[in-house]
Amino acid sequence: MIFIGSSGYDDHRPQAKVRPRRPPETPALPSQDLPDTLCPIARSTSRVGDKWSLLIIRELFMGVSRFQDLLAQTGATPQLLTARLKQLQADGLIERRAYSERPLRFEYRLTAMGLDLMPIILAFRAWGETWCKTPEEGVAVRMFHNSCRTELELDGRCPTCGVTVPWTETHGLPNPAYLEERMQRAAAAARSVSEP
Amino acid sequence: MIFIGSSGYDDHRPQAKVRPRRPPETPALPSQDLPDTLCPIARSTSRVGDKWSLLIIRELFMGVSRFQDLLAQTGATPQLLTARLKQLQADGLIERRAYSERPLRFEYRLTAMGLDLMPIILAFRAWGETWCKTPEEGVAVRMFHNSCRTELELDGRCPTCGVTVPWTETHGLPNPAYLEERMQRAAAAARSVSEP
DNA sequence: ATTGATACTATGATTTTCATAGGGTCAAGC
DNA sequence: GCTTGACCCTATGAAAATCATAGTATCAAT
Repeated sequence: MIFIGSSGYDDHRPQAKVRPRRPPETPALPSQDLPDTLCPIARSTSRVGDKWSLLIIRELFMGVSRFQDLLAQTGATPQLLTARLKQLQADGLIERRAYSERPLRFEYRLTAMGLDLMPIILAFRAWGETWCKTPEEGVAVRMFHNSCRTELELDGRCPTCGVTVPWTETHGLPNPAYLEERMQRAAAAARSVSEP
Repeated sequence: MIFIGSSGYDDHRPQAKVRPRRPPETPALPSQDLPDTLCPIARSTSRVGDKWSLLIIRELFMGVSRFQDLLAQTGATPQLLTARLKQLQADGLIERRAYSERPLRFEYRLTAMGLDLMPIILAFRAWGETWCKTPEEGVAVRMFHNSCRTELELDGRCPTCGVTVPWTETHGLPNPAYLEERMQRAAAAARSVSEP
């Protein structure tokens, strides 16, 4: 499992055995119209202002990019996940790529527009850690400044360097309990497929 | 109209003519359970991870605090607004206060927990301004560093001071077109009440 | 007695989401 | 070639949320 940070978006999983030769299938959905307002918050929340999209984006940032894995880790239903992925793709936030030609298999990855959602995810993280946690639960993913290895504050400040560190210069380390929770979810999903 | 920033949360509107003597009515809804995960993003989006809650919170930050005004500026239906306000109150994000006793009138204000949502709102703002705008539309609300009066970058950095400025040390100045749009919405809502 | 402002509630239609089940394709193993 | 399993979804009908529209209740001011 890969976690938040610039290096965290590299893919360590085995790549396609056969390299793609034709361009990936692109259903070309029309991008939904933006709301009729100049407010940037109304516009952005019309794109990603719902729980499922945000959870999907969280997973994509964590390096989870396949349909079954997104299902397991978000808890969404297949139709919901399909619909959201199509919409996110139509809006230009993610792209759907074949990572294998035979058999044909797809993965979803954040585009530049999607990667730029990281501050939103981090803002939700900071608020959730501050207001939705007991102290003994601990931080789900600890984040560190790449250059000095100091653990960052929830607002992204480095106590050593005294500056707000861009997320591309950070790396994350998951809490063992959180890692365990995620593995449980993956295992449960795998079980429910094999034994209905 | 008041805008984002520390001073922006002061209320310049005429205050209650009669000061409240009994404590405000508090319906005491049960706060919805948090999802069964350590993930702070899942927890926070279960509280405020929907378009309507985010738009309501945006308005509260802009100093809009009354039911009819929230209706007009968010475009929500009355039931939806009622439901969201009750939930936000039950979750401790806002409080419902009588600003007048006779007639009994209420307003909604952000608590400390709610005020701490500002980074989320600002992250949506930055993304929306970057990815959901044409250059000629311009920024809806320009933000400035209180101490040096410099206009801030979308990520909150002050070009003069070279630091990321906490939002409590900023003030906002709305784009005239955006101001006009908001006044239009308020006027349209007032019209639809008087002449059905 | 009427008008207007404020803060909602009611109702029935429409849309979205949910739980559960199933379908289609291909690789690998026997 | 037949089965098993992995992967990526699609189908269906029930339940819940949301929508547009209309209406209620209280009180002040006129």
